[in-house]
Parts: sequence; structure tokens; C-alpha cells
Amino acid sequence: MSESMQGMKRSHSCGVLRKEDCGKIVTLMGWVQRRRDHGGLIFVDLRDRAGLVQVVFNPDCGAETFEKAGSVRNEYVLAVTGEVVPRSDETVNPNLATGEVEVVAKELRILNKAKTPPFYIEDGVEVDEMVRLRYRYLDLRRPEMQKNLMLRHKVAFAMREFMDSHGFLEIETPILCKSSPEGARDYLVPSRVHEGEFFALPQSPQLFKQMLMVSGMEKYFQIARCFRDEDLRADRQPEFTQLDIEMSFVDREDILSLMEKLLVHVFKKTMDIDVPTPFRRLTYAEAMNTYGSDKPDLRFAIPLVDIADIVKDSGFQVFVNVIANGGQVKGICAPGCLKYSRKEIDDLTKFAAIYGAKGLAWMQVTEEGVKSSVTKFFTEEQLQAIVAKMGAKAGDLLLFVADKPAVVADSLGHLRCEIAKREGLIDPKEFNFSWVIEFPLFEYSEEEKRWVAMHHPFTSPMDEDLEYLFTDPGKVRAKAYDVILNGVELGGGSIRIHSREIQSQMFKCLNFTPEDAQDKFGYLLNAFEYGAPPHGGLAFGLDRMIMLMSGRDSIRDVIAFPKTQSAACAMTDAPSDVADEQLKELHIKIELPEKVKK
RNA sequence: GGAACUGUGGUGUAGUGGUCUAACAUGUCGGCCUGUCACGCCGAAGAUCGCGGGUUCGACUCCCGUCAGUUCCGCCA
Repeated sequence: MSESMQGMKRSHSCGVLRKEDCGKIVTLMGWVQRRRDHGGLIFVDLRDRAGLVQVVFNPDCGAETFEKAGSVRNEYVLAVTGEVVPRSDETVNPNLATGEVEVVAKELRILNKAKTPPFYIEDGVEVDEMVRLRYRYLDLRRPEMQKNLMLRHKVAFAMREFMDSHGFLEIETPILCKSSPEGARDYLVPSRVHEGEFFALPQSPQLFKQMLMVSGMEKYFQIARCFRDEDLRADRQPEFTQLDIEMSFVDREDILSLMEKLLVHVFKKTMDIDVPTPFRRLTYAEAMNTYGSDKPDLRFAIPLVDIADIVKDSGFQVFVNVIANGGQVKGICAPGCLKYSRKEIDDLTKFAAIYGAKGLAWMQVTEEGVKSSVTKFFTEEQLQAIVAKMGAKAGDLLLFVADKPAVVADSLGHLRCEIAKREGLIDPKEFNFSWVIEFPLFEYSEEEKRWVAMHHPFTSPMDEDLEYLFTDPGKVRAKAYDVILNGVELGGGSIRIHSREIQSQMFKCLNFTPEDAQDKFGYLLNAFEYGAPPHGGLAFGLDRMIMLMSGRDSIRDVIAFPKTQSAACAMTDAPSDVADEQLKELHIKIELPEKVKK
């Protein structure tokens, strides 16, 4: 039987009690972490959000209370009144923040009983994630999860504080939106009132925030939920949160410097970490050439080195042919990796194959010279030139990929991270920020046989590249920028197009007919005719930021109720069937392909 | 759409063709215990080995399929 808390008032949190509190009569409310029953003496560790404290029951509390204390089990919810007393030297628990005191219980109420939980509530549990997600309310009782959500709150709060103090207004934008082509798949919401029509959940508040600039709000921000119906990853959920920002009358420099200040403020305020500024900047071309990635991890070196000029005349036909066909030959120097066994190199080859590399050539740099299965194809001079150009020394392992530029970048870009991980070259405490700027405006979609916007179709081209918009779209750079933290894309944004003419040209480049453009984005084009100010902005992925700050590998650990990889909720079992009446009202008929019929 | 890994008492694991009538730890339940803090000691209960099919004299074990989870590729303006 559970008891009422009527007449009892919580006076302290369990985790806050210290030596100074000794002598106080306190009333605590929390969960039983563990009970240690010594027969004539019962210890109960009581837990709440603030931490643990040991409560002692001895027979002085009365037979009834003592018996009740013996009946409690893990995760029972208790209210305890008692006196805070110091522990004797030999019974101090140095592992507990409250370890110098304990509470001698006088009164106990069992506010609620609890079934034995499927897993013990403590940090570092190795429990199947499905079990954790099904019982998320228990998983979230664990101190590390509570800490993650507290950090998340603090970060969001610090962001609001900063944005407010810099004159930004937090404005909500609709969740029920117009479905837009381009970009990710939309989550659709049927409209009952508009028969046969659908809303879409926003992939981001992009167009609304631009509208707010036309509205003269000048500085906008929102901690906004975004939805994308795409496949999941450790750092991708179908719904995620971003700090969304837009400002008028600014250029790229204004935005980058303000955003650096924002990040400095957030890291100082929430983690007392001093983030150095200005952040290192790389152009997209530099990032791709040197690190093989548009989100390079700069916590370690290992650059990609082009050796085409050295090997193009060698006897190694694989390299020669790739170069002749417009491909690249690049390598990385894995420091101190001469020790790698044949199997380890095979593993790296398989790793590179994930990203399309058809092979991985390797050379071991020893005191006696270069050793590998391919050295016979090169002259001694060529080998020495390679070693010199790559800055290799005895003990290093050189790894090469020859392929199309995209494959070379992708495979070596990931390989350098893999080597750094294996060799422990990464300081886990480091927060390394950088900007990648001057992204291409377009990329060519082989699938659609047309140019598509790399960022989004509202991104402004760089003024000096405008002339190539129709003659050579691949050459046009955008006023777009990404902020990278430890090799993770933390956020991105751009200066937007604010002229109707250029926006129309942009749609034309993207193969929209004027009618298409008017149908899909007419409201934007119309708005641009009424005095749209120059504007730009950026969005930070809040989930990823908290993930990196808390040192987790998945954003699921910093989201209270995340989805599984199949985009379902293990706790509520959403998504689920709906009643026929609901479908009928919406005029929706379900026709499943044969293989998924239940 | 594709690849890899995983699935065995509540939880985490062991078991790789034959005393497996499924082991160990932890948890759970009962008993004892006044200084523990991963309390200790004694005892007990608890698993159709994810599901379906196949191979075999015999399958937790091998094969095929399927479901679920995780990681990755594609995808994610």
C-alpha cells in the first residue's frame, strides 16, 4: 500500500547534503537506489536528481517504521524525515558527494512501490539499447542521462541568453507547412478540412525565417524542431532540434564572428571551457584537397598528399591508368604504423572499400628503405620522392588510393580518421572548431541528370562567380559556410538571395519552369518584390552539439525520447495503425505492397 | 535499396554438431545478521536458446528465410 505525502514537505534534495547540514532535521523524497539490510540496522541509499545520500534506520525509529524500512525494494519512492549526522571517520564514503554525512531516519513513508526494474539504475550499464528505449523512463533515471539532459537545458538556456542580449527575437514558425520539393523527404500530415491535401512537417524553418526578414524583424532565432523522413544514423534522427538564426543587413563576416561569440559564450557558460577564436577557416576546395572531407577533423594532421606527378611515369599501371583517365593518386602517412600486420592492412583496405576504393596500395618506410608489394614498379628515386613529399620517416606506413577524385577524397578522408582513432592521436578533451567556406553552389545529380543546390536553392552565389551561373554552374561558389567541430558538421548557413531576379535565375538553373517556381515558391518570389533586405543566417544542430559536449557517440543519448534506427519509438510503439474511421474521414486508402502485408 | 555485426533465465555473458537434463555473474524471492555503502553468509526459484523452415541418427551450435537492434554505404536541399 502506498502512503500519502500529505503533511510532509520536502526540505532538501538528497544529493545536496553536506557536513554543514549536520544537526538539521530534513525531509527527503526520492527513489531507493539500494537497501542494505543488516538485520538490526538498515541502510537505504536514497536518490533524486541531485544525487545519493545514505539513510540509516535503527530500531530507535520504532518497530513499525523499522519493519517498513525492511520491506522497501529498489526504486520504491520514499519520503524520509530524519536528522543529518556526521559519519565517523572510518565510515565516511569518499566515493559519494554526500559521503561525510548520513540521515538517521525518524519517519518513513512509502509513497509508491516499484516492480523490479529490468536493469539496475546506474551509470555505465551495458544493457541492450532496445531495453533502454522501451523503458526510457527508467533509463533517464540514470545519473549520466540526467546529466546529459541537464547540459542540454543549460546549453539551450545559454543560447537564449546570448541571442536575447544581442537583440534577437525568438519567434515560432509553423509546424504544419507546405510540402516542398528539393531536399529531404517530407513527413506528410493529411488535412481533414482540405480533402485530399496534405501539410508537411518542416525540414527547417528556412523560408519562414526569410519571410521574417522581409517582415522587418531584422534578427530572429528559434530553437526549432525539424523533421526529415530519411534513414537514420547515430547522429541523425527523423526529428531533431536546431538553433535557427537569421539576420538582416549582414554579410558573411558579421555572421561568422557573431556565431563564434555565441559558441564561446555557450561553452564558457555551460562547461567553463575557453574556446579560442577566431576559428580556423578552410575553403571547401582546401578541405577536400587536404582532408578529403567538407567536415575535416582538425584535431590531428595526416593530410592527403597528391603524388600523381611523381608516379605518372612509373611502371605501376594501376596508378598510370587512373591518372590518364582523369583520376587522382593520393596518399596519407600513418605515423608509426609500420608495425601493422598484413591483417591490419587488409582491414584498412576493407575499410577503404566501404567508400568505393577498389584497392589500397601501401608502403612501409623502414630504416633500410621502402618496402611493399608494389615497390618493384617504382625507381629508387621515385620512392624517395614519395617519402619526401609525404613527410614520412622510418616507422611510418604510407597508404594510397588511386581513383576518381570523389572516391580518393572519401576513402582517404575517412581512413585518416580511422588511423587517428586506432593510434590514439585524438585528445578526447579537445574541442576543435573550424569554418568551411566557399562551398559550391551546385552539385550535379547523376540520378536526376541536372544540377541541384548543394546547400539549398535560396543560397546566394558569390558575387564574383555570378557570371558563370548559366555558362558553368559547377564553377559557381556560394556564400555558404559550415561550422565544424571535431569532424562533425555542427551547423551551416549562408547569405541568402534577396533579389527576385537572382532567385528566379536560381530556379531556372535548377531546371524549374517559371510555373513550377511560382507554384512551389511563389510566396517567396512575391515577398521579394516588396523590399526584401539583404539577409543571411545559420542553424546549429543542438543534438549534435550536446552529443559532442557530453562525449557521447550517439545523439540518442542526449534526446529524451529518441527513435530507433527504423524510425520507431520503442516506448510508445509509434508509428502505428489508425482506426478505419480516421482514414475514411481523411479519404485515405492504404495499399501495401504484397511483401509488407500483415 | 545495400553491407556488416548481434539476438541464450530479469540483465550481462559462456557454450561453435552428441552427459546441454543449458553454465557463470548479477539481479529476484526466503532465512540469518547493528556500520554497510557492489554489505556478508545460507537456501530457493527463474530459459520452449528471437521466430519459421531445412540439413542431420542428433541443432543453442550448420544452411535458408524472416523479425528486431546497432553501425555503416546510398539517402540526408
